[in-house]
Amino acid sequence: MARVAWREHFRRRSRRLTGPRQAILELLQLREKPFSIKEILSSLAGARCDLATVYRLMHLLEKDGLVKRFDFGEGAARFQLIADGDDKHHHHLICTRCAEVVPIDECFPNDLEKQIARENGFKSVTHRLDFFGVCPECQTK
Amino acid sequence: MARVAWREHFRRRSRRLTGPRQAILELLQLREKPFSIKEILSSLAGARCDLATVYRLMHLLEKDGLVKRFDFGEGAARFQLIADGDDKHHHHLICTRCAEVVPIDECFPNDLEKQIARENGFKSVTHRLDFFGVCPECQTK
DNA sequence: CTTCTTGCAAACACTTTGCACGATG
DNA sequence: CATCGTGCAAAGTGTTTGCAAGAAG
Repeated sequence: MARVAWREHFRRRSRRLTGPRQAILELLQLREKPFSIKEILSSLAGARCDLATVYRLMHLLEKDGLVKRFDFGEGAARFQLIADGDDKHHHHLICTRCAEVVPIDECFPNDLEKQIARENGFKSVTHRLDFFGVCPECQTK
Repeated sequence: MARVAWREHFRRRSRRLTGPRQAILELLQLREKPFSIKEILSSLAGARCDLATVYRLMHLLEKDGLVKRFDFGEGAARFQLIADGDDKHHHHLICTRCAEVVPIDECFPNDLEKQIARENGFKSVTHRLDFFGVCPECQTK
């Protein structure tokens, strides 16, 4: 998501573009991997703001569809700016050492999912699929 | 896991078979779906025990391989007694209304997982795959 | 009688919320 | 200048831990 996109988005919804919000959004667009709240806070060197502000902004952005929430089972949520036009379903390969996240295009076969739903009488079936392993960099340490 | 199995297991490891432990284990073997700590506690009508005791027992059982921990993204863990000889990898179809859990044999294609690992230089790659939907019973409500 | 377990309460981590002050549009 | 956003502190979950009293083997 380009800078213009969220500026425009904020303007349209008459959300105020404050210091903390700009700093956080600019931080988020620096990197494609999902940030934890702690990471956001500690990367906000100059423009420090309150923990509650980050949580509140993440809720807002999630509601507005600008950010996607992840739960990799770390006990804390992660958030990632949704790239322009990237609203398609995909999965992640997560490094269990450094939490690096690689987007993965491969997906669980759709017809198999449909079959699973049918066989068990379930409706509106979706899935959650994540891969965990050790990234190249962490292998050398 | 039959009653005998965990009794035997406890004896072998010289773990004490106390009131709370028996009550919880008997509860766990009543139902195949994973219990949350709260569910365990509230189902222990007669033999009420402390929250900490349940947490401690779950840790112990998990370490001993008698119980499997699940995280369905509800913000609280769930635990299920591992059935006799059921230590094989499988997935779950979870009802988002009532948390019913159906074990699923279908799995993400192994060669595809290997390929994903290779292409990204990751080692020791595993995956987490869960399906979410509305079970037949909840559809009628 | 020794060691393991329990209950209780306090501590923890992550997240949410109430409120008055301050900033934005 | 009306409204929205922020910091601060307190409260809310789920989970863990220290400790002294109690129970199992």
